[in-house]
Amino acid sequence: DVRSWDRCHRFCWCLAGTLFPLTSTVLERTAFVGYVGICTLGLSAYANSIFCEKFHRLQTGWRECGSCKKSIHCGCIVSRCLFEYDDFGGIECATCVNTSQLGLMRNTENSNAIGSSTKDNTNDRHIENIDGSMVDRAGKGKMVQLCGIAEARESSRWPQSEKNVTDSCIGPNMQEDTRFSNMMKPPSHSLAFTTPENNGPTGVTRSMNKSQPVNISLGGNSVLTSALESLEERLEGKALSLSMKLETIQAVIPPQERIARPPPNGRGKSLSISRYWPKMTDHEMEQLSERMKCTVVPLFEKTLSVSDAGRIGRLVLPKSCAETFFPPIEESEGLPLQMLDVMGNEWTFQFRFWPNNNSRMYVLEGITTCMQVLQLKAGDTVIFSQMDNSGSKYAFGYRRASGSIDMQEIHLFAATAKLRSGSNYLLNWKGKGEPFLNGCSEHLRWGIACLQTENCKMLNSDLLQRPISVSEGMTQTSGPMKSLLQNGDAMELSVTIKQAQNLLTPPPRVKPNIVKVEDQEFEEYEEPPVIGQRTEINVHPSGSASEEMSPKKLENIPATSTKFIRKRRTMRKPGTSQVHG
DNA sequence: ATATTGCATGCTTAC
DNA sequence: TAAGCATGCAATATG
Repeated sequence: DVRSWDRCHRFCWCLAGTLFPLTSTVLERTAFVGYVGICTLGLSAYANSIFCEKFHRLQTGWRECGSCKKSIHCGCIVSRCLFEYDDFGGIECATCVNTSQLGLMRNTENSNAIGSSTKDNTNDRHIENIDGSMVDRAGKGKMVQLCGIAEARESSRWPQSEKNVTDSCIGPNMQEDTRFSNMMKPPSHSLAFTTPENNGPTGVTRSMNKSQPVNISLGGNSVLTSALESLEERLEGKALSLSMKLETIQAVIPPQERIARPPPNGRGKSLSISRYWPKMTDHEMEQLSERMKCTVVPLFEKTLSVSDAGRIGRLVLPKSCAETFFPPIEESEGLPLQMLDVMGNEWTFQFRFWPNNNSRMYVLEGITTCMQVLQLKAGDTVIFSQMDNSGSKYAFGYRRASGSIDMQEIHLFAATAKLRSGSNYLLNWKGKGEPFLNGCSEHLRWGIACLQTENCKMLNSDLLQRPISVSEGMTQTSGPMKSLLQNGDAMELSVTIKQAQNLLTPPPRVKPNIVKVEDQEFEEYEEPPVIGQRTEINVHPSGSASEEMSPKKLENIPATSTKFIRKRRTMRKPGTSQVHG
């Protein structure tokens, strides 16, 4: 339907302009798949194989490259980067165009036309936000070098006013708006909706391209084009597994093109290492932007090494990222960078480098206090972002290392809790003081509310990064759990898992079944435990340490069981240990 | 004695 | 194979 169409194109545009971080969430929501015209909305369209058939394949689409005779789909915006219009009618695939243009590029490689795209943004690299969109200032007027040859080419052809409209309409906001709809009505010469009857000003297209060899780097686009064509071949007539989608897109759109920030002064390498790509969901981005009260553009992320997180207080920055996103520095001493963390604290780090093997090694110094305050550890990931307001230029967030609970787990837990109990059990936090745990349906409501409402603004905080996981609390015995909840007012919960376990009690007035597993007796309950009353669960009367339930013992519990079990409280011989319920 | 700084070394990984 | 980067380590600073 038209809605799908617009959405599809909206995200195509977003992807094409790298105005939007390419995240799995985006992919899952929009299910935009490659550039072959397979677009799905909420996966359903793709799953039903309706999108392409409906909008692309049999309508205006397939034409032949004038050079190699390859079939190229020309019916939609997503295929724009796959071909060029020929001066004398017909089309030419991007590969052939590139081949011919590379020669031109070589002849003009010192020209300003090319240099402008690779160097001019050295001192003008701010990301500008217009109505939620993220646009590289350097790209304005020259258009960011992103997804496609056609994107940049076409942009370069557009009148400035049209480009501005486009810029202002592209953004992460997924809601439909009239401006977007208007934007999606392409200019008459746009490739996006061209039909065989409406080929656009082909003469203009090609002649301009030949006289002005485009202000983008063709090398990357050649690769891109090849990837697209390869992708097209792969996808033609068959489904693409969901797991492939993200990888495919990421392979197709190199990060440096998503960001469109070549290293200043020609130093360094392009940012081609995917592990530094900021991996934030759009939701996280929205949250971050909300909290920062401005649009935040993720630049890169770095997983903290032992050295980074150590007491030495310096964080090694990926060279390509440092050179691409941070201000150029000539002296080893570098310069101070002011950054805001997600709590709004302002930090000043020294951004500098060391000479290293005729190269440079970039570091952020003076991070010790910050690391301590935020309790960042090796394995955690710091995400550096750029803020669009002029005051504090950079911001950084962080993501805890694996082992922490995430949104999915919370959802899963909430759903499980709901399934397992007519009434729901979750932590119920009230007031600023010591939280008390209470078994009631508010728990689930709180959890869901926390996920979906204002309370969710602190999702990046330690509470949800390292909260007490109920399953964790029931199976582990040691290690302090310290969660910092900041929901308006800071509230710190510091309990051990054992203490948490002590807050569990079986449902009242319920008689458990006694199950024996390897000579251990367990109480089996149909209902989940009540949280909030102290019990002696898991604590041996003698005070001996608990032991974890062995995998073997767990195996004996039916996997499909939705019952709740705990070790039966019986007196044991000294020296023997108990297992967890 | 301990902390900090600046560079070197060697492993890992992208090309 | 070379660049990147995690980390080691010696030199220097500080308490």
